[in-house]
Amino acid sequence: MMCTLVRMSDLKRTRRHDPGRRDRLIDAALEVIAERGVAGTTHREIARAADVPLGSMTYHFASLDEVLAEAFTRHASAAADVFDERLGAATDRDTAIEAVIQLIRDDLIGSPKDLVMAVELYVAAARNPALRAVTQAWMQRSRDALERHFDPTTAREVDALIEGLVLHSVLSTDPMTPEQIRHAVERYLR
Amino acid sequence: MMCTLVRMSDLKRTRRHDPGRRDRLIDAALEVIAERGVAGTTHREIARAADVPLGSMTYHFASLDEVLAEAFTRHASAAADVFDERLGAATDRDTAIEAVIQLIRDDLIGSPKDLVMAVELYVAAARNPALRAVTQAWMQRSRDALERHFDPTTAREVDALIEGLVLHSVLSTDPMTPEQIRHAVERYLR
Amino acid sequence: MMCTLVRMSDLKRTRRHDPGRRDRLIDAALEVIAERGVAGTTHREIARAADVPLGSMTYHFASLDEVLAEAFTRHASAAADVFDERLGAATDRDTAIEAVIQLIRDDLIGSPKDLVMAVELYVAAARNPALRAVTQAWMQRSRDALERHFDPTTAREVDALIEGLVLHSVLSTDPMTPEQIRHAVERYLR
Amino acid sequence: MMCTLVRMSDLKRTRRHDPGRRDRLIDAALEVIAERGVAGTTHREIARAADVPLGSMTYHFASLDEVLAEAFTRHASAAADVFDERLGAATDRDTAIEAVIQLIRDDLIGSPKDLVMAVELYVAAARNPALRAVTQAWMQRSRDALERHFDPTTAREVDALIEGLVLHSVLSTDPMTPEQIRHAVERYLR
DNA sequence: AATGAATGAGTATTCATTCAT
DNA sequence: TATGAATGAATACTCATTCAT
Repeated sequence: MMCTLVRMSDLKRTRRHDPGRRDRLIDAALEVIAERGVAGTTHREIARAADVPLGSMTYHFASLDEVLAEAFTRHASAAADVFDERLGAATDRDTAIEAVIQLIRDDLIGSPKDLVMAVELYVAAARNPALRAVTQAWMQRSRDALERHFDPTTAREVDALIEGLVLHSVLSTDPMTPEQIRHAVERYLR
Repeated sequence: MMCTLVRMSDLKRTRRHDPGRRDRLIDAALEVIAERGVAGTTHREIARAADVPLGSMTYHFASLDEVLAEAFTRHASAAADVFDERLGAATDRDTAIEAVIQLIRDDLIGSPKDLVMAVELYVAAARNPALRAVTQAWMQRSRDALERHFDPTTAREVDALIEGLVLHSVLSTDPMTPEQIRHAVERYLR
Repeated sequence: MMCTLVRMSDLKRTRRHDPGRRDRLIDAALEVIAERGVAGTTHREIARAADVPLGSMTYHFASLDEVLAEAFTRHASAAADVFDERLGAATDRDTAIEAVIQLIRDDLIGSPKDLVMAVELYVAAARNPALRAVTQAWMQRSRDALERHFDPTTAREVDALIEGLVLHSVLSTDPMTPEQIRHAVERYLR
Repeated sequence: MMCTLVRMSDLKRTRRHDPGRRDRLIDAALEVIAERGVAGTTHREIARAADVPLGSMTYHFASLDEVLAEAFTRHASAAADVFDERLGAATDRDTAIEAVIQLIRDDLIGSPKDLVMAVELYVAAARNPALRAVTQAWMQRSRDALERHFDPTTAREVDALIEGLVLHSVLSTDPMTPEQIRHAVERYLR
């Protein structure tokens, strides 16, 4: 008698006390944006992804726009970190060029989810000033990273080239080969 | 006796027989997309923009997706026409380079509405196969236009460069100057 | 075979085509306001009272405020009609006094629902300018009706007296008797 | 070593031990009711007005209705006190009449916020028996105050007249002048 | 004793689409 | 052929109240 084999915490209705939930919700929002786009990102969808009751969303965020802003900020920051790392590891112009090529091929084209996020952000930013700031900061950080190894003019031009190459590669049914990527970058930087 | 002197056609809502209405609806859809984004494009909004009853929308189009597809197709086609014209007017490599510069500076950066439409299309295409075809065709036409003057590899690379330059220019609060655009293009093509 | 005994129109899901529905919705709104107060008047409640789907509400009215405004306008107009009739039927000062007494006793105190509506309107008008106009018009009409038989100063004072008598009578657990009403009015008007 | 130089009480949210908080909450509720109406009076709004955490509301009151009841009780009591004072200061019928006039002109019409509170209470009382008692007590006290100088019948009638005059004056865009108020009261009481 | 977090029921409103006329 | 009316599912957001800490 007594001794239930099911612990309360395994039952449906015991979820109270969940520190870090706000954080998890932001991650869930990123998942949903990537999967369904900003247009398909709703309170409900995010709550479902995080396995959290709907009311929790509006408790933690004043509006859906706030969720989007936080999510994109986090994404942009993570993306910029990768940029920083790759270029921070380079020691001279030659290794920097290799870093750019690797960045495009492995990190950017390799994860089309990231491109989707970028384009979603651009569209959202077109109508939401708060997101414009996120875009700006992101662009600034990648340019700064490039300026460690290239002069400002070159940095800016390469930054644009990278964006164009990734965009066309991911959108195309016939994406550029690694060699083509290398060719494009070297033509510009050597 | 008692024949009415007012003909029905003088009364409020008489627009029957309106050939070209479908056409006007597509144009109205383009306006709405540019102004409010795909996410804000609804039957109601388009009908209002075209000053047409709501029921007319679903009479002329099977679904909202059909409207979007037609609208984007029309937009892409018009954009590609500009590309064709500029490059078709060039007679040699030098004038072609000038055409590319002019295209970026005047036609693309000059009308940020077009960039908005392009990004809206990319996002929409990410979740709608029908729109992917539109994107493909558009990219193909611009590449073809470039191949009139440059080898395929160069054409492809320049196409991407153009996209990146325009995107970064329009999104930035500190857009590239005409000289910077010229510098970037010439560095690549000369 | 054939010959169903149940006509389609008796089944749940055949409600299409219901001219005058907007009208019925306004009446339903009045019922709900009387029964549950403005605070308890929701789209859902009105739709339920009119046995109409929820979506129908926002099809016919741009907002809940619009519904309230239309409902109160209708109510005020009907109430003013009664006022007009009673006083219109009076032929001299004496019969006018009788009309006022009858009005208070039978029409106003007799239907406490009307007092509720009036107070609800006052409260709602305190925060909704559109409703303030309704209140004004209502007060004006009753004063006009009184001025048929009394000078403007008297009309205004009696109008206020009526309001006070009705209010206190209805709110009190020990309402005024018909004789007390007569006494109060005659003291003032004779 | 390492003793903190910052005392807890200097940090962000330290309000523990706050006797009289319940009291301040009731006052805050009155402010909110006056400003946003009963319909706009929520736990959150009151807590914000009193600069107190949300949880504190349900700690001190079992329900929102309890808050409303306490708030209206306090308001009615204060309003009745004014009534008492004015009429208590009168020494004979003549000064009592002056007191009534002054009451209407200065205390009641002068602060439309009080009328708003009264009407809010009437509406709330219509659906909440607990509040009905508050209304009753308030009406009784004002009638008692009048009975110090006038016979019961007159007291009751004047009480109603006062209510009607104030109501119409405050609601009207063309409020009664001090002379009109005097005229109405004297006509009745002299 | 006091409170921040949590939640589920409810709110107004939007909208693609269907349908009767 | 054309359209106004109709509708149900979905959306963002609010809030009284409960509860773990």
